[in-house]
Amino acid sequence: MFRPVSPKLNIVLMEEGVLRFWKKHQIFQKTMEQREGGPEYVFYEGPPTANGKPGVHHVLARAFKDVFPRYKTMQGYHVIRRGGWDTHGLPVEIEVEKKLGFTNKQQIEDFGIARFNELCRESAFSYIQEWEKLTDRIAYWVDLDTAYITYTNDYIESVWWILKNFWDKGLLYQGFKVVPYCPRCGTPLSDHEVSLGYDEATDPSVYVRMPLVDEPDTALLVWTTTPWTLPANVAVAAHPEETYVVVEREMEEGGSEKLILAEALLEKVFNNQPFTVVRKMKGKSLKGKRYQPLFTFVPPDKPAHYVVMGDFVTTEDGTGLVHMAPAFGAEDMSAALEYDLPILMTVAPNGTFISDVRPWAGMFVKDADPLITEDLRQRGLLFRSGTYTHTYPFCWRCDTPLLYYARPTWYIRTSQFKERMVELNEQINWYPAHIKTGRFGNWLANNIDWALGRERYWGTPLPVWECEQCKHQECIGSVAELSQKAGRDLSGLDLHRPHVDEIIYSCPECGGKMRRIPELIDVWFDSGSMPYAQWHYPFENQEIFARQYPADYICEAVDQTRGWFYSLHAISTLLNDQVSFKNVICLGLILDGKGEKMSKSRGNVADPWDVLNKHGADAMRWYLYTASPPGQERRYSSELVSEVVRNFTLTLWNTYSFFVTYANLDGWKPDASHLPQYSDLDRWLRSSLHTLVRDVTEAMESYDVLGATRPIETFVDQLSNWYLRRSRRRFWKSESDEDKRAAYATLYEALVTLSKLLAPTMPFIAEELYQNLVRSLDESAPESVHLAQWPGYDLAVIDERLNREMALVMKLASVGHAARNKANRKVRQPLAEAAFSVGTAEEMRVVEAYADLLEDELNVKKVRVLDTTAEAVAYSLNPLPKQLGQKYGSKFPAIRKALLELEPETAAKRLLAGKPLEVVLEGETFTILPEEVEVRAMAREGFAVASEGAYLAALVTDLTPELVKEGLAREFVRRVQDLRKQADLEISDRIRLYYSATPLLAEAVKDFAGYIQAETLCIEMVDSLPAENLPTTQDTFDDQEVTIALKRVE
RNA sequence: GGGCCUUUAGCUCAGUUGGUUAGAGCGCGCCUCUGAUAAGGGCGAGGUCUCAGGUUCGAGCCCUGAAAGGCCCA
Repeated sequence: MFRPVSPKLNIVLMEEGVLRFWKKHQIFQKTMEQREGGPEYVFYEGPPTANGKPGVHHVLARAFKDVFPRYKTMQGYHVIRRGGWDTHGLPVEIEVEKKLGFTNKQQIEDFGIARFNELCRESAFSYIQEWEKLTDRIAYWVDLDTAYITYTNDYIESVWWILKNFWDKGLLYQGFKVVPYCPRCGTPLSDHEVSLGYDEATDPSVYVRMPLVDEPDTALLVWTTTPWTLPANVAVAAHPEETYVVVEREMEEGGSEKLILAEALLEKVFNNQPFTVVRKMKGKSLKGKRYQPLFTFVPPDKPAHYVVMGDFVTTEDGTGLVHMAPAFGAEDMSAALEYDLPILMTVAPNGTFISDVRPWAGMFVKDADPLITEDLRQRGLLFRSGTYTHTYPFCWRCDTPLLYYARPTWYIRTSQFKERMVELNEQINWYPAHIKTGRFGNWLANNIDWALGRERYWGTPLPVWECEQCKHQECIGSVAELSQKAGRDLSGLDLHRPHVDEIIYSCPECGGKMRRIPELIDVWFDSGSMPYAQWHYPFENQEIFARQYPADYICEAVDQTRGWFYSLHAISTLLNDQVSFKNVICLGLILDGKGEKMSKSRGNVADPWDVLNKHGADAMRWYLYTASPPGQERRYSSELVSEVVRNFTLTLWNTYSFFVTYANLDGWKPDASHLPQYSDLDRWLRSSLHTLVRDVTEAMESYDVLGATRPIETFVDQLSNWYLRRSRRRFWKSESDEDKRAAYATLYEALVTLSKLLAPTMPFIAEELYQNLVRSLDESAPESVHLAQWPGYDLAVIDERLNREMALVMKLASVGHAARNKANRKVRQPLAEAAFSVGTAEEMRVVEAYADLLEDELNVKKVRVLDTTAEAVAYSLNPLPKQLGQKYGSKFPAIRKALLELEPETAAKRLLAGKPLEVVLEGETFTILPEEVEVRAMAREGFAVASEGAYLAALVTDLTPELVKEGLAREFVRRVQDLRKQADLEISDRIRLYYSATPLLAEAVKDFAGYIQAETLCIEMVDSLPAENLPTTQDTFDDQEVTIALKRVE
C-alpha cells in the first residue's frame, strides 16, 4: 500500500514535512558523505555579506547555484558544497558607523579602531539567522556549518600569502594616481566599486573667461562642471588639429570682447546671440599662449597658466578648451607629467578646501561651487552658468559624489597580464555566451591596474612593513614570518587593525623601526582569494585544494562581472596562470512586477517570504528557472509564481494522487519480474518520457536550466491531460487484467522518473513523491531522491514516429472537438460518425490505427478517413515551400504556380494514393513527390466540419433514437456521479439507485441499465422514489425531468 | 561617446539550420467536459513580429542603418 494521498495539496505543510525529514535523517550530509570517492564536482560559493536581509535576488542566485550540485550528486559525483561569508569592507563599516552616528573617519579613530572593528565583526553577521532561515527554507543545500569566513586569521593569512607571492613577482607597487575617491569614507575606490555607483547628477555648467596676457580684451572660453577645481587650475588644453576661432561680440554690460573657442561649438555656446568671427586657426597655434590665473591662493612652483595640447579634447561639449587641474583629473595629471606642470593640491582628504583657499577654507568642495561661481561673476570672469545633467559616479555605499583626487596608493600590476587574462577567458563557458566576449571580455581587454589599497579599518591589512628611517619595505606572507621578524610567537595575534599595526620590528637595512603601512586591501581581493583561502592554502589542506581547484561551476548575478568574477579570474591568472572556474551562469537582474529594478536603495525589494509562505519554495524556484533565460532580466511577483502552482504543481500532484488512489484500490505494486503488455498509449507515453529524460539530461550537461525545466512542464501536461484522460477507464474497470497492469506500470514509471528529474529543481515535491512511490515499498532503495541515481533513458523506447503519430492524433481530436462545437453537439451526446481528412497517405494510416482512441475521445461510434471519391468535399493543393523551395530554388515560384493550376481533385487523389505528379515547365519535366505537396480538403456546405491546416473533421450529426437514448443515459449517469460526490461517497462505494423520470428518459435508463450500473457502481436500480430520507437530486435536461436518490450499500 | 542586451497579442514569454497560415500561458467573452484536478477542452476578440533599407524564389529569423528601453563603461 502506498500512503493515501489527498488530491488537495497544502504545499507549505508538505514542504515543511520534507524539511523535517531531511533534517532528521541528515540527508544533506549524506549527499556529501555517500559520494566520497566519487569523481569531484567543484562548486564555489560566492560569499554574500550577512549584514543585510536576504532578498529575492538572493533567492534567485541560490536557486540556480543549487541545481547543478544536486544534479551532479545524483550522477555519483562528490560535491563539497561549502558555504562562505564575506565579512570585511565598507558595507560593514558603514552599517556600524550609522549605528554609532559617525559621519567621518576621525570619529572612528577617536572611538578606537579596536572597539570599532569588534563591532564590525559582530555586525557582519547581524542577519545571519535570516540568511540561515531563508537558505534552509528554499532548500539551497550549502554547508553553512563549515562555511569559510573572510575575517578569520586563517583566511587572512592565505590572502597575505597570495599578496606576498605578487610582491615577490614585483606586481605590487605604490603609485601616485588620480583615483575616484570618496571624501566621506576617506578612501579611494576600485574601478569595480566605482562602477557600482553611477547615477544621474545635475552639476553646475560654468563657462569662464581666462583673459590672455598678451592680447588685450581677448579671453579663452573654458567650460567646466566642477568649479571647485578652478582654484587648482594650471593650464588649458586644446586639441592640436581642431579648428578654433576668435569671435567678437557685444557684452550685455556694454563694450565688446573677443573670445576663443572651437568652431564646432559656436552654435552650442552662443545659441542665437550675435557674434562675428574675427579669425580662424588650428589648435596647435594656440600652444603656449599665456593667460591670467583665475585664483592665486596657492602659488605654483613651476611655470603654469598657458595653453597645452591634448588629444583627449573633444568638441562634443563645452568649448573645445579644457581646464586642467592635475590633482583632480586623470588626463590632467598625464598632461602635467608631459608638460611638467605644477600640481596644486587645494583640497584636504576629507573633501574640504585647505586653509590656503581662504574664502572657502573648510567647506566641502561641492558646496562651494555656487560661491565660486558667484565670485567669478562678480569679477567679470563668468561668461555663463547653468546646470548640466550627466551620469556621475557616487560612492556605492554612502552615496557621496566621488571626487577624482590624486592619492598615493597601492596597485596590482594586472594590466601586465591583460592578454593572458583574455586568453584564459576563452576556456570559460559563459552562460549567456555573450558575456564572455562582451561585457567580461571587454572589461579584461581594457584592463587597468587593480587599485588595491584602502585607507580604512575593517578589512585585510596590506602586509607591507616600512622602515621609518630608510623607507625599506618588506611584504609579510605568513604569521610565522612575522613572528620570526618580531622575534616572538604571534600565532595568537588578531590579524586585523590595530593589532597588526602594533607589531614593530627593526629594519634589516638600517636598524630603524619597521611599521606596517596603514592601508587595508580591497574587499574584492578577499572574495577572489576564496579558492585558496577557504582551505587556508598553502598552510593546510594542500591535497583538498588540488582537488577543489578550479571550480566546475559558479553562478552569480551580472553585477559580479567586475566584482567576484573578475577578482577570481585576475588572482588565478596572476598566481597560477589558469582559470579558476570553468562554467559560469551569469544571472540577469530581478525586477519587480512593474519591471523596475529591485535594489536596497530603491526600497522596492520584495520579501521572498510572502511567496514562500503562500506558494512554497518549489514553485518559487520553478518560476525563477522557467520564467526566462537566466541571463535575462526577469519580473517577479506573487501572481506569477501562483501560476506555477496552478498549472504545474497541482497538475502533477493530482496525477500522483490519482495513481495512488487507484493503485491502492487494486493493491497494485511494481513488479520488475513481469513484463507489461504496453498499449499504444503506454508506448507513446514511455517514448515521450525517455525523450524527456534524454533532453533534460543533455540540457543539464550544458548548463541550460531553461532546457532542463520547460520540457518537464510540457510532459506533465501531456501526462495529465492526454495520457491520463485517455486512460481513466483502464484504471476504473473492475477486472485487473494485463492492460490495467500495463497502465499502472507506465504511470508509475513516469511518476518515479519525474520525481528524479525534478529533484534538482523542485527538491520538495520530488522527495514527497519518491518517498511514497519508491521508499514506502522498497526499504533497500536510496533513502532520499537526492541520493538516488539520475535516471537513464533507453534509446530503444524512444520512438520518434510514435511521438509524431500521437501529436497528430491529438491534433485530430482537437479538430474533432472544434467540429462538435460548431455543430453544437455536446460531447455527452454520442454521434454516429466522424470522418477525417489528412494531408498525406501516411497520415491516413494513422487515423485508422488510432480510430478506437479517437472514437472514445470524441464520443462517436465510428472514426474513419474521409472517402476521397464518394463524399462531398473539394480539394486543394499546398506545395510545401520547405521541400520544394530547397529542392528547386528560384524555380519554386513557377513550379508552385504550375501545381496550383492542375485540376486539384485529380492531383489530390494521385497524391493521396502515394503517387507522384509531373509538371512541365518550359519543356522541362519535374516530378513532384507526394511528400512535397500537402493535400487539403475543403468543406462543402451542409457538413458539420472544422479544419485546421490540412486537417479536417466532418461529423455525421443526424441522431437516431438509439443515439438520443444513449445520450440521455449519459446525462443520467452524470447526475448520479454528481450526487455521489455530494453525498461524500468513497470512489469504491456501491450504491442502490432510486429514480423517477419522464417516459423517454425512463426508457433510456432501462435500455442502458447495464452501462449505468457499471459506471456508477450501482448494484440495483429502483424505478420509484424511496420512502426514507436519502441524498436526492432533481434536474431537467433535454426536455426530460428526473429525480434521483441513492443509498450506500454496505 | 563606446560595449553588451532587449523590443513578437492587454500581460509574461516561445519561435529550431530562413519555408509562405507567427504560437503558448495568464487575463477577457461565449460554449463545453469532469468521481484525479485549484483543473481540462473548444470557439472568439486581440499582432503593420519597433521602424527603414538590403540579401533571397521566400525574412520574425541573415546583413546595414535608425528608434526606444535596460545594464555596463567613458
